[in-house]
Parts: sequence; C-alpha cells; structure tokens
Amino acid sequence: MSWSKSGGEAPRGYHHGNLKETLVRAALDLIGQKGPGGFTFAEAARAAGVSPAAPYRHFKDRDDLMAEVARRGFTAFADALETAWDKGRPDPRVALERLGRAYLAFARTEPAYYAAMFEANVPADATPELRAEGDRAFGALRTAAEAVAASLPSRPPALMLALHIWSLAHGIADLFGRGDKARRSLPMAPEDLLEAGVLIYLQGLGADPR
Amino acid sequence: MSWSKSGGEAPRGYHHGNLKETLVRAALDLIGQKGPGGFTFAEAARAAGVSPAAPYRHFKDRDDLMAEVARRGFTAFADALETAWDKGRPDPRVALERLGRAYLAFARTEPAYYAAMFEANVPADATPELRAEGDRAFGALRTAAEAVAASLPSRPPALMLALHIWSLAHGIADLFGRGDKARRSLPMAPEDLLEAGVLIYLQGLGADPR
DNA sequence: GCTTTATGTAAATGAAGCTCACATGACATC
DNA sequence: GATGTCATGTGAGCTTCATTTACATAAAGC
Repeated sequence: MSWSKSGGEAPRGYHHGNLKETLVRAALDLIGQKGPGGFTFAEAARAAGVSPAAPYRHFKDRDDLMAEVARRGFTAFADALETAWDKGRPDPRVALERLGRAYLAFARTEPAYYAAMFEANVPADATPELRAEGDRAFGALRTAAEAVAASLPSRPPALMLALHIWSLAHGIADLFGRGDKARRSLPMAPEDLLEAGVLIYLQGLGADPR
Repeated sequence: MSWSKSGGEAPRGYHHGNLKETLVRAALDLIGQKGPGGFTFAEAARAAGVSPAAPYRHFKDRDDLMAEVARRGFTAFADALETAWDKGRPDPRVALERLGRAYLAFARTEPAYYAAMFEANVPADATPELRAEGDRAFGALRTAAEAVAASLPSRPPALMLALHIWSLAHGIADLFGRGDKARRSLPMAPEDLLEAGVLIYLQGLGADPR
C-alpha cells in the first residue's frame, strides 16, 4: 500500500515535491543518531535522495536548517508544557509538578529536538519564529510560576520562581536526563530528583508541607 | 628581549619544542572566539606555525585535543571550587555560598573552558584523566553538601543536596551565565539568582532563616 | 504555446580531518 | 665523534563537507 512517498523510497521525478519537510525530518533523525555536531547538510540531502545543492533552495545554510529544527522543537516543547500545566488544574502545585515532569519527559523522549534547541549553539533569536516559540515555552513556565507564587503566603516574585525552576529543570535535564547520553548516572529518576527539589524549594518559600 | 619563544613569534627550527602545550592554548583561544564547534584542528596547527599533520603526533584526533582542553578545564574548575570551599570555613553555609559564586565565576571568566567541558559533546569518560578531574570537581560539591547537610536539623541526604545545587548552578550557568552568549537576558546577576535559590532551598530543608 | 517562477542538477572551489611515506634532529651509546 | 634510534615535523594525497554558479526541468499562469 505504498501509493504515496510517505515513509518509503517512492520513485520521484525531477522535483521531489516535499523536500523541505523531508529534510527537516532527516536532520532530526541524524541529530538523534550522531548528535547536533555530527549532522551534515550533505547527508540530509542524500537521505532525501537529492543532490547536495538542492537543500539550498529551502534553507539558507546548514545553520538555517538547524534553526528550523530547533524552532519545531520549541513548538512541541511549548505545547507539551502548556498541556501539562492545563491551566493549573486541579491546583497550581499539582499542575506545577506535572509541568516539571513534562519538561524532563520531553528531554528524554525527544533528545534530538532537545539537542537542537539547547546544544547546537543556535542563537536564541536566529529567526523571529525561533525566538517566538522559545518565548512561548518560557511563557508557559512563567504562567505557572505566577499562579504558584500567588498561592503562596510569602508572595515571592513570579519571575524569580520561574527562573529557579527552569534552571533546575534544565540543569537536571542537561546533566542527567538524556538516557545513555547523560553525563553521570543517578541513583534515582531525574523526574524524582526534580520533584523533590521543587518541593523543598516551595517549602522554603513557605508552602504548607502537605 | 625576546631570547626565547615564549609568547611571540620566535623563529624555530624543524622541531617546535613545545607543540603540545602550544596547541592546547591555541585550541582554548579558538574555542573562546568561535565556540567549541568552530574550532578546527588545522587552525590550531596554523596558530602554532606547524603543518596540519603535526598535531597528530600529540593528539589522536580533534576530539582528543578537545578532551585534553576539557580535562584541564575540570582541573582548574575543581581547584577553584576547592579553594572557594576552603574546608567549610568559617561555617558551612557561608562557605557554600562562596562555592556557588565560584561556580558561576568560573563559567563567566572561563567560557572557553566551560564550553569545552559542557558543550563540546566530549563524553565524560573520554579519557581516564578527564573522568578523574570531573569526579574531583563533583567531589568538591559533594563534600560541601555533606557538611551543610550535617548542619541541618532535618539531616537530608547529602547526595541529593549536592545534585540539586549542582543542577541549579549548571542550569543557571548554561542558560544565563555566559555574558553575551547567554540564551536570555536576566533582570539580575546570575550569582544573585543562584544565591537566592540556594537560600530558599536550604530554608525548605529547615535552615534557620538568619 | 510562451513566459515566469520554483525547484533540482552538475560541476567546481576551498577547507577540513586524517593517513602515509619520508625528513630532521635530539639523544644515547659505543 | 660517528652511528643508530626514536620522537617529532613535513608534504602530498584522499575523502567529505559547505557553499556557489551556471544550467536544466517542470508547474502554473497567461
């Protein structure tokens, strides 16, 4: 049942028909296999079955493709965080924990995206779209921080709270959270490490110790 | 007064005499200027004034040179952390704050080392020496965590404490702590963000709020 | 049909990583 | 002091890559 070129080696004419999309997927595959440094423009072209020059019709250069992968990563990331937050239901603290787990789950299940987003040395504002999606991801965290801050008696500044949680989550993800690529092994699940950290942190801000 | 080859463009014979050292420094320079990805073996050779093949007499390949740079970085890092900790004087909490600041200071003042250590995709155990120095750096943090944990009424597990603080520090350094290379700008100094975070965290563990 | 525009190809350039055969010289040993 | 050996550089060459330029093909509108 291969009537289209989705997935397989469909013969094609002079024009590919879906090169841009194919290249992005190939790039994602390659990044997943060999890291953001190992991915080459030429190999992505080979994977798509086109000449080495063809990708230049769709991306300015190698970095531009990388930025597009990162942008899609941030889109998926922001979506995941917003979904996990679910408007703070049933209450901000529970929702925050869900958000933290979603953060680490993304790093774990989408290491290729995560690498393109945070390890490929793509400038945060390589393109306006990239900047926008990155802001949206951080916005999800920021929104959560605001709700949690408002629920605490000490009323801490929401931005600070967001930055602390983001940094902790990112640090854990970068150091321990990527399967076999992790820098060190851990005596517990990264998710649990993060949950414990956030819990302690919130208690430090005066949350009731449940 | 240039009677030796230290520092300048001293004419040299067939043999360089100090190539390995020169290459490491050149690599560090290049990494600082163009990032870990932009550094090339060939350019390091040019900087040292030798042919492109010469470096292979001292390093197995490009990654091997990178690993050596990272190793030296971890050595300097571990030294800095141990010095800052200063055996916990005058008391663990004060010393821990000093250690946290030293962590971020290193990331800020030695971005090239920090990049080689954490962004160059050098496996943590690329060489036994690298692993050893990395362990020593973490050991400094671990020692500090033990002393602080022992000083707290709740007696939290020291390893957990070390991992939380390391992750927070690394996350802040990676996201905000590298000057213009930072991913986002911050309304405060990274050092202050870290200090506030650790303070809140320790309060969550039952430390007296000073 | 004819033009315009988008999309690919071929060929070439320049740089990089790496290897191999060979050159040079530092040093030890007779 | 001649000689042999080992460490350290050189030169040339191979392969891969990024990127550009001129040209080819086809899809769409006229």
